[in-house]
Amino acid sequence: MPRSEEANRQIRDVRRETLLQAAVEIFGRNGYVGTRIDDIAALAGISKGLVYHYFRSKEALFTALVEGAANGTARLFQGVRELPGDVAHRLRWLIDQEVSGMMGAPYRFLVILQALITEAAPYEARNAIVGMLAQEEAAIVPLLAEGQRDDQIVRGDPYQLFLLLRSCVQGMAASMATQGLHSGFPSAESLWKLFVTPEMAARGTTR
Amino acid sequence: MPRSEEANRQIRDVRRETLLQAAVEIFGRNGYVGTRIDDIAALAGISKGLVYHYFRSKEALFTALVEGAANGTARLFQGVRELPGDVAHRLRWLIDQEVSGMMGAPYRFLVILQALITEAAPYEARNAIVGMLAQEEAAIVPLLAEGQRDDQIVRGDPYQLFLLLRSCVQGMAASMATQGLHSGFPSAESLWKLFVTPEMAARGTTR
Amino acid sequence: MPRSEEANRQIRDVRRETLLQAAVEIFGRNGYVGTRIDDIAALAGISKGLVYHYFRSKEALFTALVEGAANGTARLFQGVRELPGDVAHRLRWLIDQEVSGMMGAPYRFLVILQALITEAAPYEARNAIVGMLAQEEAAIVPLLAEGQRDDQIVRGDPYQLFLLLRSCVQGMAASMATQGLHSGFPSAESLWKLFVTPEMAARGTTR
Amino acid sequence: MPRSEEANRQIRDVRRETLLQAAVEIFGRNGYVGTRIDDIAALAGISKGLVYHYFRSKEALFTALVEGAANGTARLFQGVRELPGDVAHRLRWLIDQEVSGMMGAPYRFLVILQALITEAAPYEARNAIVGMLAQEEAAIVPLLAEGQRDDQIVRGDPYQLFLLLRSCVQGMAASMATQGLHSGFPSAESLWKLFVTPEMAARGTTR
DNA sequence: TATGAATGAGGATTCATTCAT
DNA sequence: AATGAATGAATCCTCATTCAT
Repeated sequence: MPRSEEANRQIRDVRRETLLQAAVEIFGRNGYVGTRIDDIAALAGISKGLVYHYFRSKEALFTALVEGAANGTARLFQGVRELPGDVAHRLRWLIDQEVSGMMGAPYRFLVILQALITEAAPYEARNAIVGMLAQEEAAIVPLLAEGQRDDQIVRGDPYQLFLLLRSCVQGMAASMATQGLHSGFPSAESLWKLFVTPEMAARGTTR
Repeated sequence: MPRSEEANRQIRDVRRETLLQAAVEIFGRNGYVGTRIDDIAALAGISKGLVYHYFRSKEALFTALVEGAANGTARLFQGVRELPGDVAHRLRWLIDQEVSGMMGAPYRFLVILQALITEAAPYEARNAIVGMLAQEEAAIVPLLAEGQRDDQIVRGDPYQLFLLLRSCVQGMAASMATQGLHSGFPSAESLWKLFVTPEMAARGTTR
Repeated sequence: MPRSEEANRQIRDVRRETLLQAAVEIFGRNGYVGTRIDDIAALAGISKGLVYHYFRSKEALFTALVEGAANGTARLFQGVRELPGDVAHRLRWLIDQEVSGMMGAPYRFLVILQALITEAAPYEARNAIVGMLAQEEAAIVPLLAEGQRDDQIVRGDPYQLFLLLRSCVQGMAASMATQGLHSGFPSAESLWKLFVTPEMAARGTTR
Repeated sequence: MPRSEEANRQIRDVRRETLLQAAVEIFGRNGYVGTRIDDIAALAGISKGLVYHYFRSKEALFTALVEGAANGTARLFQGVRELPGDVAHRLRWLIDQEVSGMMGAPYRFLVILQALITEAAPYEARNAIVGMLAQEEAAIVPLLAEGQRDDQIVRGDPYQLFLLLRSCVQGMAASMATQGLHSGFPSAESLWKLFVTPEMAARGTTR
């Protein structure tokens, strides 16, 4: 009966997704150690025991979550490499993606931050983040350097600029997750303007 | 014959300080929930039981820690208000203080971030941070606005700029605590340059 | 496939009852503070952790226990109000019930005594006892007064007589739980005879 | 320097007595396990460490306390044996002594009850109580039997009467310690009247 | 596949007791 | 003799994980 099996897999996939959704929020709010499997199950609307049908352990669930988030973010860095156009445009696209990403799924960023910050989090999860950060560096540092050659990006050591950019993004995600999104929240544009030369900034909102 | 009152106070003060030192590091690395009192005691070189002579509970210890850190940071914002000189100078002073602060005591910033991010952290501690952040806002937003009137600070909504600045600082602290201080770490100057006009930046390193 | 809702309720009810049974005995023997949850669990044949599925805390378990015992006893006082017949008969019924109660479940009385005597016991538990004692007073004092008008009860201040009666019952319960039930243990009749007039006593054992 | 030694012993004795006074109250209120050495020390106005100069351990302190109380009470039973006069008089004296004793030092009785009831209390202490109770029995049962021969004591099995009498006294002590001494508290006379024949009771207050 | 009862290792906290001064 | 800092064993409670149904 292939149909029933197919249907089962469907259910499985949906459940798994629901579970991950619930997990991001709870892990994001309470951190790895502070999160109880019960709470995730409750938010996902399933029983505690069922969680273990989908993930071997709390650690595995968290790791899967973080790896997913890391991969999703890493895709952006791949994207910015392949994007046509000048540096200012491409940087703008990246920042737009990141800011709209954190607005749509603030807890995803928070989980990444949690995994990064807390040594109590599973090693594999932290590792995934570190890998993603390496990809970020590999994509952004050259981009900034290229932009400086074209006078599109402000002067300064490109690696330092990269760290400042990343710090801003992480900090914004923390703010958003903590205080929520409110009127004065920095726009992607205002962040972008910090890193481009006045001429570029004057060109106005690109998109 | 009992120890003199003075001797006891000495012991208590030293121990308490040692304990707090140990606690910042452990809490900073592992988060509130992920920290075991035993680990703090071990790092402080005392027995687990003795911790409770000095702090009523894990929660009280964490809160005392965070309140201390918050007060310490808040003092900077008071300082920047009272500082003479133009806005660019005063902003530079603040950033210098913050960056050297995070280099000297990276875990202090990490603990603040932990308290801010994790709902599992004690309410009082999170509250202390929120209060400190409010003071920060009250000090920085007007400062930036004033600087814009003098063309010392880049254009844009001052509140948004403030959030970007704070985000950078928090993100830098997270980076430092996570990856440690390394050669390419952004200098205070490079952060400062993002927020001042090219003319100010060209004036060079102030200090 | 999960256990049926009904089956689960069954399990829960049985376990809860077993747990309470074990708890009366251990709390009765060792007092509130002197009791270890482990011991109750062991006597109930379950794991320590499971106790907390059924009661939020040691305090809650003790309180539930005491409230149950208090309610059970209070029902007697309601019963004696509604009982038909003359005062001597009704008093005899009450004493019979109390004595047979303490013979059937000596630890129940002991727990009540423990809760009453020890300030270290939970406030709520002590409160339940106090309420029960108030009901006792409201039922017994008028009964004795009425009996005195009919020359069925010995002379003297009815409130004092009531306290003496209660003291006897409590003391007997303590004796029984402590030294166990032995041949010379006072019968309900002998207690009753102390409080009725010689004429009533001569009428012999009523029941 | 014999004077100084003498003075020291004086201090020692006074302290020891103060400590015992404090201990009765705290142990009486909170039971053996529920009592903290700190609390006793605080009430006695000395440091926790000093307690151990006077008593080897919590157990030793409690045991000394209980033995003292048991001996004090046992002396009454010796006294009632040696007392001249008829049974009704002698019983009245005993009850007077016990009631005034519990009014003067309610916690002493409570401690005895605690030691008797709680298996968590030290074996030696419980043993002292058991010995005292045996002395009580040896003194009172024959007394009651003799009184019955003279028609001074109500009929019934003397051992049962003895247990009832003891229960009353214990119960009264519990009431007093719990609810305090109040207007309606049973007098020694009203307790006594329960056990003597109407003729004796009519003879009025003997004292 | 789904449930929740059950287990037990782990961590916070208390407190009797020791000991340097 | 007197103090209170210090220790660690003991106990409450939580929660990841297992498993019978």
